[in-house]
Amino acid sequence: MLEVLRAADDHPTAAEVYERVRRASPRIGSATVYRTLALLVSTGRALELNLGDGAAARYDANTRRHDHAVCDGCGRAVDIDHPVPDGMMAEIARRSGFAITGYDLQFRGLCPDCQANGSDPARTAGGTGQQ
Amino acid sequence: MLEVLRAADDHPTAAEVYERVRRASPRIGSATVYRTLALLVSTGRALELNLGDGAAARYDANTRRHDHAVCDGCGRAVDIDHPVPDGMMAEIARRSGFAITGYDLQFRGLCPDCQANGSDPARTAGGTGQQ
DNA sequence: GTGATACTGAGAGTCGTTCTCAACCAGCGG
DNA sequence: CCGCTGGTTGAGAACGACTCTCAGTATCAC
Repeated sequence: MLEVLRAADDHPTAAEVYERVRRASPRIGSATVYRTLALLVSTGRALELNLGDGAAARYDANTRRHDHAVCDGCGRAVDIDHPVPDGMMAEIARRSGFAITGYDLQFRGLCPDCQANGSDPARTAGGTGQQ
Repeated sequence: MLEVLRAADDHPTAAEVYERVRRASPRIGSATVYRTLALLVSTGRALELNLGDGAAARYDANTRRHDHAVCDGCGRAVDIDHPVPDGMMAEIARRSGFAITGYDLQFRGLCPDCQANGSDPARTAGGTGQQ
């Protein structure tokens, strides 16, 4: 299962992980996939992503701290490795009074492919908003 | 409905909005609430928030660009008004090739209340991870 | 009043996820 | 080899959030 996740260069949803794992062991059930995914996440060997489009959670075997850019056209998510400056975190902690332990950051826009193929976001026109 | 949202200083879920609206007009149905919420979001008079905890979407009548800090203890979300520097956006756009139109940023940690009341995250221990 | 149109509420349906429970399996003592 | 125990599994039911469908109702022009 972790192998399936490691082999995936995209960010598969639980359903996609289920489908891929089923190719290797067809008798597996979805409950086991969700259980194992939860286990991997809780032991820190995978990351659960909520890419803010209200859709299913995605999973990522890249456990280093990183963010994502999500394409409004095709829904693809690519990794972004560019941390928020510490100074900004400290400033926000100071202003809000929160003890900040982490953050989730997703950029949205159009991936190079969708920019090339004319810019009509065919998929989930609208998206989550919050912009 | 927009009044209910404007009166809310928290960030209510659709179910909470439904409940509050129902106090004013008890015969309203949930479909109408979801429809109206979607309308408000699509006309830019409200913001839909996915706070990444896998739970229901939240709504916010504050339509200015802003981010949120979510408490791992009580689930409360407070507004943060501290934009990501333009330089960082440009750098990420350049590196990823994306035409970036916006971003969603949520900080997580413990709010001042939960820091005071001992720091056992009673609620959704675990959270979304991605950190 | 009549018909066209738009909106509404109730409830069914869908989707992603979690729960429940019987079946199964490995390990162990006899 | 047999039965027991405790953990894991898969199937399917259950759940919560959300969307769809459809009949009923309101609104309007005529």
